Amino acid sequence: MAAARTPPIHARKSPKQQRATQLIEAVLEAAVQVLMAEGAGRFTTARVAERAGVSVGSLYQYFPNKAAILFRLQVDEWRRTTALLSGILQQRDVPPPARMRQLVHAFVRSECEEAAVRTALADAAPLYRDAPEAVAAKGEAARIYRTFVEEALPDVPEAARNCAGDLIKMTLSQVGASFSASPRSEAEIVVWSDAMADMFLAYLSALRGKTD
Amino acid sequence: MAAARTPPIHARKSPKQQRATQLIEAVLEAAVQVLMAEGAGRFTTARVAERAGVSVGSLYQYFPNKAAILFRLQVDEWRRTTALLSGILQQRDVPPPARMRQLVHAFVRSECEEAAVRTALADAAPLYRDAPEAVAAKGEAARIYRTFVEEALPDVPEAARNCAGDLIKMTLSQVGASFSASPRSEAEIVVWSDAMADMFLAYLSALRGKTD
DNA sequence: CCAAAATACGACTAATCCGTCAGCTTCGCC
DNA sequence: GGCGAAGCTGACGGATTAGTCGTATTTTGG
Repeated sequence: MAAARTPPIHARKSPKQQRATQLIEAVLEAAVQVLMAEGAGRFTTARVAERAGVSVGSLYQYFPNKAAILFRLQVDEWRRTTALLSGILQQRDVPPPARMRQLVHAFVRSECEEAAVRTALADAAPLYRDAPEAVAAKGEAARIYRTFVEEALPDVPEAARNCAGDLIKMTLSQVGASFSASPRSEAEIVVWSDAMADMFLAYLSALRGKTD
Repeated sequence: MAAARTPPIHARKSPKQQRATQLIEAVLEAAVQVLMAEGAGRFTTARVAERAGVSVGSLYQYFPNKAAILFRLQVDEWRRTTALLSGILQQRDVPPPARMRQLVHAFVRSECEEAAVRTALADAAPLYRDAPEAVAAKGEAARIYRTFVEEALPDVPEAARNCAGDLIKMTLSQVGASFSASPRSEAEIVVWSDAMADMFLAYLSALRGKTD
């Protein structure tokens, strides 16, 4: 039987000593810096190692390959975003329109940070698309938006609600991601986020009309 | 004075004979095939040349570098899309909601074809972002959506209208582009396109209310 | 039919990059 | 102090790629 040719995704070795843990932290931080300073196309293990003040060999002791570094960054970002959005969603005392606005702002901001990673990871995407972390993250995100829509439109059939939630999620995700491609000012982000929130709210209002 | 270090964008040599013209056509067609079959990460001049039944040397006689091939593909796609959308926009006899739906469908379909090129070109993007063809294409697209909004909301102030038009353009552009990342069925594209059209129409209706 | 221009070819260079490995250093513990 | 385990190093192999250039071939105009 031929051995599986699938490149490993997870760490090949777990750190036992503190310096190893610090090394991993340094690598992850350096990876972010390289992505922002040099761009996805110049993201190389050598550059990351140099910026982290570490040798490539050390890097490869804890990450099986280059893509694994990027995937780790993405998973971390997913977790942060999910926690952030969950928090906003649970503020029941804030009226839905305001919460929608907060949700959009938070998401756009998160996506701005994540977009570079996503681009760099694009080639390896098929490998990571089905990783448990990816599936979990996508599920969580979908759940958050569907929950929001459910609260706003309790009388609308579930299928229609879910479709609306997914559309909002996808729109936010894609538009947000594009914001980091060409850098935007803080003011611009606010304007766009508000416009998007208005659009979503108008869409939900329209859906509320027909309870078919 | 140091010579400009900017890599050239346009053809270094124009074809004088028919066989040269055919070669260029073959290269462009092969480029599309390579992008679709192998993905952006494996788009190389050697592969394109091989698929075109041509040598790399010949390829480089008419394209100054790899990115120029991609840029040419993108410009061609922009032109086709603009023509398509202009045609839909001018069908004054079709009521706005139906036209909106057609517009969205056409755009999503176009973006699906373009997304691979855009990804492959991502690294060279800064070089091509300000090329006259790119500026013209962006301007045309913005004009089309703003025109549509103008017809739908003649009484709304221009600034608000333009903002809405730009939001619709950006949403379409980004969501459409993402559709090619993970392949979608024809039915799925229709469902999403309709949902987006509904969302845009709801947004425009909501804007019609306030004529501030 | 021939010479010059245009075109086509593909081996080759220089650069880049991922990932490995044999040897050296540091740490934890007795 | 010393010994084994964990950690670290960086030169190097193997592979890929963008783009060049000297040479061969085809077309064109006269």
